[in-house]
Amino acid sequence: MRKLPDGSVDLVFADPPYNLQLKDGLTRPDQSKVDGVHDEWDQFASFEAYDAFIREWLTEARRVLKKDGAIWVIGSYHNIFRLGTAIQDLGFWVQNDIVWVKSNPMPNFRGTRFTNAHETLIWAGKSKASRPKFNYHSLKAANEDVQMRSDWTFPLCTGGERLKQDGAKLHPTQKPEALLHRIITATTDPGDVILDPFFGTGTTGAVAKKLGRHFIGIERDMSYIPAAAKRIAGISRPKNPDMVAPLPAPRKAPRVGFGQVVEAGLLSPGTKLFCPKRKHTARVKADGSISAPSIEGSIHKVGATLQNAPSCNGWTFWHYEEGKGQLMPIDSLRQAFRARPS
Amino acid sequence: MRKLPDGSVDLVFADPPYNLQLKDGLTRPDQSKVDGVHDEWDQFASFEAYDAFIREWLTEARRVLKKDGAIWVIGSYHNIFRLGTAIQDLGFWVQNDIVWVKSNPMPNFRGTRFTNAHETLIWAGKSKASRPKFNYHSLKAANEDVQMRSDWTFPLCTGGERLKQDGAKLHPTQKPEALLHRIITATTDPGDVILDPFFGTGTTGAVAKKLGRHFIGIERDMSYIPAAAKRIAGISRPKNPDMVAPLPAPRKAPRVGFGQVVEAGLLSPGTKLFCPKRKHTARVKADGSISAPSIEGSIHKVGATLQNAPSCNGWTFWHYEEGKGQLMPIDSLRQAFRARPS
DNA sequence: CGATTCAATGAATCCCAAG
DNA sequence: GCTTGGGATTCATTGAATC
Repeated sequence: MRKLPDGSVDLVFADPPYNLQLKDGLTRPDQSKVDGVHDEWDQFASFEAYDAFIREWLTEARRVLKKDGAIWVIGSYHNIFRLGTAIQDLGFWVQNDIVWVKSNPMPNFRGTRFTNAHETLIWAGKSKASRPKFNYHSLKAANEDVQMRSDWTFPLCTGGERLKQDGAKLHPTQKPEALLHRIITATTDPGDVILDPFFGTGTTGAVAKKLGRHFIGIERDMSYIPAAAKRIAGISRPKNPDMVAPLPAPRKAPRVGFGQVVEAGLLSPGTKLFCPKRKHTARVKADGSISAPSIEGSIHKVGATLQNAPSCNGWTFWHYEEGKGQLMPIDSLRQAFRARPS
Repeated sequence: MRKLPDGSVDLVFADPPYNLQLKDGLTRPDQSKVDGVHDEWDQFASFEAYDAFIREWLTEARRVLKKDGAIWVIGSYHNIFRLGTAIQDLGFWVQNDIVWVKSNPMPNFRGTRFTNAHETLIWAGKSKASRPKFNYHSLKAANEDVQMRSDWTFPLCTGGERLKQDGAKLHPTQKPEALLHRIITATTDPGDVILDPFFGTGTTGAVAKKLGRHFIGIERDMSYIPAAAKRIAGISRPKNPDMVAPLPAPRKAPRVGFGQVVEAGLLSPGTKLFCPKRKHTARVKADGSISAPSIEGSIHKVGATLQNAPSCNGWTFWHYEEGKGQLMPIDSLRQAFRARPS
């Protein structure tokens, strides 16, 4: 990066080591081992060592950026706060933080935390005075004519897109092309120069080439370079430079948990629930579980147990009493929850 | 906060000033003015001044926490990186970062950025060694029996929940009660002490009282205090303590040894046990150990050895044959043992 | 060939009560 | 404090294997 001249780059995308700190192995409940990140490049002695590392390359990245250039970085809670603080301290100006919501994250196997289901990106201009490119109307058109938001949902990089070597994944943290696609179409124009100082398997180069942008990739681990070069050679430049394929916005009907209905105040803790024939009863608990005389648990589990059935749809099984003593299924509250102002 | 003794608080929830830096007013496309945050308490001269401010109260917060206590902070990209870095530097241990995805965020009026549609929370234990409370089973039961993830969707605090004074909102950043409801049910027990050093309109106190937790609120702006006090006075404590108790984890149930099951006559010595696929077999011994062709020992050790696994839950691994030749896990006998009249 | 079941796997700071 | 060992713990997706 030191060889690049000042003010020569339109965009930097950086996916640096995350500084993960789980020392021992992790096993799934079925005793299989998780093939996680255990590479030397992800090891740092301390927060201070990590901070020194990121401030060094961030300073260089800022130097090579054009006046209106911008940077994207990605990370998890292990490193994103260090990255964001350094970006602010070095004079970059944050435009947005963006959340990549993973549609298929790895669960938390030990039941000790929330499923780690997102990563965070930071988009920042070179300085407070810079006006980074932002293709507002492309994004809006690609998003059902509503503004693109700061939460993006994408699946992990799997299947044919994932580079393999002898059947095993080549790189532990290959990013999905869809993520780079949105970043590049949102904040660059065709012909722009994109620098990736942690090139890895070359996802940035592959998507940049596909979208008619130039790229510069830097990678210190020689073992990734042949695969990245081969991958990019297999991609053809766009035939029509004007074509910018908009990304369809994935919007599934969100699953609503009974806990959300309780949290929202649509049903108070202690409220009595009935099965359709009033044979079984239970009470709503504040944590979103329900409590029957002999068993506690989710609306589904308790319903199944009381009926001695393998499964039960608690939404239609359980009812609450309306003013006149009439029973209403709690599913009507779920519908009310979905219909609330949004 | 300085008056509180060391190690006296179970949970800290902090919604500090965000250090917003929009100097001039913001107007909507229809020329109406946005009533944003322009309070004196949100003005800081520099990042250094803001860092000094947060490190001061975070240090105090850490002091008053119990050994297994935890902290939640909430912020946006203006301040969350500073908060996260300070939290890590001061010796807290991050458990998760959580994204509050807003179902109805304010749009970006100028079309220069992505709609700022989320805020970030950090959940951290007092130290690496602390084991913060986490009501895993409550959360799972409330979420359609799947793990609660790190992305939470809630609407903004609006309507009747929003405190007003002379028709105008009393506080610029009042948080929704549903957000606090999830935080408190997830990471505290009834009777716990929750400290909020930026009490504002008292959302933390209102939800804590409703859920049977104690709270301490600190607020330096006297103008919020009467409204917060009135709000909390209008809330009644839970009538039935069971309704606000978390769902008990299986490991809270009294520990039962396999030997007790044998002693109680629920399984006779000599009975043959099978793994789920009948590949491995063992026999029950009178002393509560089991005997496989090549190894003897506890139900767990023998199961682990036969599977060549580091560990094994013998209660769910081993099965006995019912009348019709159907396999039943020996865990059902443990449940029967626990349920017997005593 | 379609339906069903099984197996694999992904940036992960992943246990805790008893002695 | 420490060590010991019982026993609790997983979601969405893909692709192969089996029926």
